[in-house]
Amino acid sequence: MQDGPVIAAVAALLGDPARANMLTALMDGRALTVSELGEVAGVALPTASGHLAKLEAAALLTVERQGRHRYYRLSGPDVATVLEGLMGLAERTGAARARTGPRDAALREARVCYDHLAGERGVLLLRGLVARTWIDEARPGLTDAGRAGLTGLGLDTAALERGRRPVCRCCLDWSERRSHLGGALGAALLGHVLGCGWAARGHGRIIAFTPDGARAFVETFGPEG
Amino acid sequence: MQDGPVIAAVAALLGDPARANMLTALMDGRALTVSELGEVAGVALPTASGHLAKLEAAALLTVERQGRHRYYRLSGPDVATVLEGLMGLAERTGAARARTGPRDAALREARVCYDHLAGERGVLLLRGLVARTWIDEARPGLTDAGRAGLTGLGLDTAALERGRRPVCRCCLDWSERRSHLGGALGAALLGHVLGCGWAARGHGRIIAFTPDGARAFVETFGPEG
DNA sequence: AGGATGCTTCGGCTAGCATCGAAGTATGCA
DNA sequence: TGCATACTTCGATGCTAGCCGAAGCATCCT
Repeated sequence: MQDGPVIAAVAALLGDPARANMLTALMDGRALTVSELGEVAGVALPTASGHLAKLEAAALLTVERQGRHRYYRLSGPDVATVLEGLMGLAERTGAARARTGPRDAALREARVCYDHLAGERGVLLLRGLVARTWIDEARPGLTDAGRAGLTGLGLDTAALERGRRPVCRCCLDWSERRSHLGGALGAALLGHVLGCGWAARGHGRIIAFTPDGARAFVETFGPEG
Repeated sequence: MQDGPVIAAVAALLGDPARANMLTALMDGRALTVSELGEVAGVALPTASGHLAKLEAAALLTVERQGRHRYYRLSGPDVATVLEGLMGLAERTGAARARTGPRDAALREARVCYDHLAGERGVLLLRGLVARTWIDEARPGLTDAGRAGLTGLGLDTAALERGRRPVCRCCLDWSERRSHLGGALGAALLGHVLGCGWAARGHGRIIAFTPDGARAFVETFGPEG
């Protein structure tokens, strides 16, 4: 017949309120877990899991496994475009908006992710190293400038690059919804931060920076100078 | 909550195969009747009627009543845009295409619509008069050039413009899916065509042009010269 | 190793909706 | 006026799919 049924299959996926809630929650490009998406959609976890599996099978979402979490994000900007178009069509009848709530502030600021720094500081770290061209985000690895800078801080870059473990690994951050620095370098730099006394491990996964430590951290690794 | 449900309502409308077939059939901007849309969707007439009522209520379609027909068309280009976007997303899985079949050739070429010319010739007539600036399509009515030209053909334009009936009326053509010329002028010109012997009424609504008549018709009213 | 967390799979329940036949309304044709 | 066509409304049917609880797997933490 026509191509009606093929677009109907996609549209039907967007036509369920729970799935639509999930997709709109992902429209800012962040990645969310199954539980979180289930919450924003107002459905139980098994239901959310089923919905997300369908959306992934239709290539509307991509998934990144991260430990026991599964982070879903929109598979591309064209998905968001269609969603915006639908919102435009829907405005011919009515619309509404709202925002979500707060979370644990300390965890969001800095915490440990496996063995490296996560949260606001972790994201800042990755951005800073990229801005200083110490590492290359596109093809992850140290640059010459990076080797020099890190050696100046007392790190053994040769040992880092000899190991089996990837030096740089971008790791999705659950609070910032951006990548932070993982891999061997991430672990080494967390050790550096703790070793310099800039921060200490707090309750649970929390990393508590001292005021001086935060200042030094930004000066050393932050995007600015 | 979020605006998920509002987009879900629209998407759910596009998510039914029958409705999606109808919408894709309308994507070229033509207008189709309930019966025809039911046929392309593969559903019975009551089903089609219900679907179209929903699509109209959601402002995705607009309807034009014309006698006992109801012509549905997309309510705007943004609807087509979203549909195309959905087709794009659907291509990540698979797609298909096809075209519809033929119809009665004579009826499509020329027929009477109420009291004026319809079909291929009728559409050509409207386009020709507009191209010759005899009439103004935007604000329907005769121009000075039109009065002169029509008077030269022996028509009483003053009488036309005195009557209660609108002189120019754009009438949707079911075979060409474009407007043809209706109104008092349309009726008068059909009379002219028949009076000149360019064509004669055939079986049913058919208007049968003679070869010479067709040539004269195009020379007199066609877009060229 | 044991317990906790995150997620998936399975089974059964339920609601919503697409579908069509039959009857009713409106319009056009003779 | 009577018949045919185009469409709508009504009522009944049947199927699909969303939904959750319970159980099972995987991963992380201690």
